[in-house]
Amino acid sequence: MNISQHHSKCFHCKTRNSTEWKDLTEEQLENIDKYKKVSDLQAGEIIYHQGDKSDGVYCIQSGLVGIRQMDAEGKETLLRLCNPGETIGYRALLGNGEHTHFAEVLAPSHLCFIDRRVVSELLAKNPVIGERFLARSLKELNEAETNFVRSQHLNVRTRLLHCLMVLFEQYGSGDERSGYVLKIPVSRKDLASLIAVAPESVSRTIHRLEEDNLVRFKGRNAHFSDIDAIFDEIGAIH
Amino acid sequence: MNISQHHSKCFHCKTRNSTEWKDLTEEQLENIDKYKKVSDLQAGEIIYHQGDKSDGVYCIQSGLVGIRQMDAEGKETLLRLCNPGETIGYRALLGNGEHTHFAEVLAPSHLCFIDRRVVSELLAKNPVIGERFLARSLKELNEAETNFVRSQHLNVRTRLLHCLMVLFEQYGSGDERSGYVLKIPVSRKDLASLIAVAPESVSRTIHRLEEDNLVRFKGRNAHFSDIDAIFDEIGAIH
DNA sequence: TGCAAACATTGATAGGGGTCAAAAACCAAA
DNA sequence: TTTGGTTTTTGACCCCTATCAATGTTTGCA
Repeated sequence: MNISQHHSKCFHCKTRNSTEWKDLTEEQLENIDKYKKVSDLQAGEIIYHQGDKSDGVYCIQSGLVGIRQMDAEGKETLLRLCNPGETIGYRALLGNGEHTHFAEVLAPSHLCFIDRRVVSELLAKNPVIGERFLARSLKELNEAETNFVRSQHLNVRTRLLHCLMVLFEQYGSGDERSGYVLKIPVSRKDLASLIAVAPESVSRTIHRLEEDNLVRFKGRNAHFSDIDAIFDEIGAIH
Repeated sequence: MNISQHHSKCFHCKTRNSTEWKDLTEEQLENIDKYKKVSDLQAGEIIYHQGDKSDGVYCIQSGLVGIRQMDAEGKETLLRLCNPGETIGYRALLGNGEHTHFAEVLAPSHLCFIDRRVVSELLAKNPVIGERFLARSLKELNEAETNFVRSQHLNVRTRLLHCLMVLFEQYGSGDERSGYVLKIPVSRKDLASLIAVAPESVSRTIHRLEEDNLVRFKGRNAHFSDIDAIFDEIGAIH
């Protein structure tokens, strides 16, 4: 983990208005600047480990981070992807203190670490910060439960399509004319882990989706030939 | 839903010290008393529906409540059981306003409804209440995710044993001498729904657990003949 | 007490998806 | 371009669990 020397100001951060910190005063932001540690991580590096005690939070300036959880048998599940603007590690800090999952860099990322003491101070001064994290937690809870319920009743094909559409919202591009394209941000193995199935099942399902002319895959690129048919199949409205 | 006439005071509520409201002053408790609506519900009654707008929270004074979620296809999953002392419906109230699941009474229950305006007022006056609900939300999030990860990698037998042990913590009784006994608080169908499998699979698994002399079932009663062997099998420490 | 309806168990069957192993494709570095 | 390692795909196999159907059992109510 390289600690970057240059101190880019939070005030000028691209993600500034979409984070839990957007209500901070300029003065409070400068206080973060003063103590934060900027780091520059490569894919594969671990930001914090499951079971570690929390000593602060990490704000993602750029890049991509995966949140994974390991069960008693040592098997891992990729629970979610975190994008620029998101603050991670807040749950352990505001909760019981121990990380219940671990965070791994999936694409080269710039992170800002904010010490627990700075966070506490801000929480005390600015109650709206706590509210923001409460809202965030409630949103994640809804997503986790909906995801759980879905994974019970839907087969691999539907879950994969659903997952691709969710990824498309975040990482997709194109329009009706030029066609809809998604650069899948993760490996096949992680794509499988996201929907909690074996990688081989994802491969086979992809094969069938191509046969059905629903999606055309080329490595990590997915081209949706008939996106309406997809939304139709997963029972969602485009 | 019968609105009970008698006004039992929150101050004397048995669950008072184990709730998110335990930090309220006597005066604030009286304010709740003044506006709360006590109700007396039978098994099967719905407290709030999925999709409804939230207009307050419900504090469980006695009884048992199940939180269920329905997916797009109309299939239901029982996400959790709620016991006396728990406040339900807080997520919609503090979040986006709509219930993402529904609450059903599973055993005759006394509930206290607290209007959203009263809650808002208390939250404003007493910031620790917000913190309590944040902590609650984070705890539920951990449980939901752990449950999700577990359901991926474990078979029905292990999940059922695990579920029984979790229920035992809450509803079990007995000791090493007299034997460990659990009065399962829900139907077979709901037990199946809790671990997200078909009811028939639960029946068959129960049959095998009896063959293996691990558990002896009699209706909703479960007698754990060899609880150490159970903990051993699910890989937990007693 | 007896009947009907709900609940639970058992049986037979089939298919989805996991697992293991091998082949193929991809990638990065020399 | 070659080489070696990793990722992905394909194939073969079969187990676990869902489903459907039938039988048993409990519950609640008249």
